[in-house]
Amino acid sequence: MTGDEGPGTAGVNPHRLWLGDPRPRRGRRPAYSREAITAAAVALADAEGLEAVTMRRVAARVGAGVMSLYSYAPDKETLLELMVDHVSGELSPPGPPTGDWRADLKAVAHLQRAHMLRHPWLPAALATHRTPGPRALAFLEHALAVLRPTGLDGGTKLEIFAQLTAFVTGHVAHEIARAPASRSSARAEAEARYLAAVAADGRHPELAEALASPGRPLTPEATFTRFLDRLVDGLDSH
Amino acid sequence: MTGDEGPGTAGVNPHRLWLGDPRPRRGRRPAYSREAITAAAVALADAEGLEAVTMRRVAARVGAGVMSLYSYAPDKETLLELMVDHVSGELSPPGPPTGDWRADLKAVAHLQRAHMLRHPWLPAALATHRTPGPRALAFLEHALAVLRPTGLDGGTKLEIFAQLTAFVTGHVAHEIARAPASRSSARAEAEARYLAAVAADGRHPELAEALASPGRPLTPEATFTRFLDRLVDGLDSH
DNA sequence: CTCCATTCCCGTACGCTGTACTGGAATGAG
DNA sequence: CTCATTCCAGTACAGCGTACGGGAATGGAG
Repeated sequence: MTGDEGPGTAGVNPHRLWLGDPRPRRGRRPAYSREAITAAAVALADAEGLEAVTMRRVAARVGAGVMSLYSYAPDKETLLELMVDHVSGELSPPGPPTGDWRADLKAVAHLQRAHMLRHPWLPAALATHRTPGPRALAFLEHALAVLRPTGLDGGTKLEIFAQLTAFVTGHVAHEIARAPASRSSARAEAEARYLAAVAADGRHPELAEALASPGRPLTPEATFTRFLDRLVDGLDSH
Repeated sequence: MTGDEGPGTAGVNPHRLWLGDPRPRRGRRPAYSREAITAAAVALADAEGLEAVTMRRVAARVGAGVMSLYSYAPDKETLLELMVDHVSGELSPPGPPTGDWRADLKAVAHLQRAHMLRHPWLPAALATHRTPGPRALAFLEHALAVLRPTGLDGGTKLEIFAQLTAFVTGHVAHEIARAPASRSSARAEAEARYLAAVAADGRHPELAEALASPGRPLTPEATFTRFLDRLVDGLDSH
């Protein structure tokens, strides 16, 4: 898994994608690399969002012709898959499990949250299911190690990880949507006015009261921690 | 909120969308309705998925010209918003809260899950944030009523509902991805073989063991209930 | 009734997308 | 050198969302 495989990976089977392909012995040498193309696509998504990732713009960033990309990934869907796995490399666990699996699992979730906040396009990209690449599998390996002390069977451990990831994804998607950067103040104001108007129409007494008693606002981080703790502390080992 | 508003709603402010617009007194009478167009789009999404919902195909289903749709919704993004709210109408609460708010809240989540399974495009459509329309607000009103016995402040109640929805959305997205209908057996087989190959490479001992001890497989419903119970039972009404 | 401002319908057109096709350039083996 | 192999990328096409604008319908005013 050097991440530097050249073309020739445009096979039908997407899973063959992750299994190394020995470089052919003859013919022209590749001018680019899957790694470089993926990195360019990630940079584009980080800077301008997922919808800015078009084959043309990625190619331009790499300095290649548009159609050349198709030698490195059979289609755009696969390029997205490569992007997800590429950034998964940043998810390096802080160290071996401590034995306190609840604390470790919470740390895993916090890592995932920070990771998704760093790449705000990730929740959307993960919305459609993708098979985990090598780097994502490395992180899964860590999560499973964390869960070892629970003594749970393999299916349950995998399920816990999937649920935890789904939870984090959902939370971060929501958090991003509420983030100031993604909301022009004009829009936020308009929405507030809309909700106030609905609350004032008399047919939504609960909403009116909820909006009237906001309580002290928590940071997204605090909210995340609170719900995460609930979820993890509720898991029992056996 | 009759859902039968005619054209003329193409204002800049999307929130004005939900506030009724009195029919103009002069001029040609609308030939279609926002409701009919939305229903056609929903039917299309139900039958062939979100990516089948194009302006052209929706127009064809309604029997209208493509550009006519833009008299009823300013753009496709708004049409999606209308679709989400349209199906939210199916989320009618089974009755007033019983007073057992934990049980009621779990029922709310189960309703949401069934709803999303009925419209598998919903998780993807909800991935980008949307402001709740009248039907979604009616359901929110119910959820807030359910939470009344907790005595929590409004902000927390809203947060709980958002988190619960995020949790359900994440779970269902995952569930749908794993569903047989969305996975050709060939693909599922290929993925299984890929994972087995990775597990056999010696560098993923935890994964290898997890795959070797699957445990008894649970239905998605059972898994959902288990995690939901953890989450809800962990909430305190302080 | 006629006249006309108003309102809506929708054909045409444009720029953008993902990608199939294909011919040409580079490479290493025999 | 010759040639099969491999990769690069220009051209082209169908399909997308939607801006524009002319024509058709409508109801109030005279």
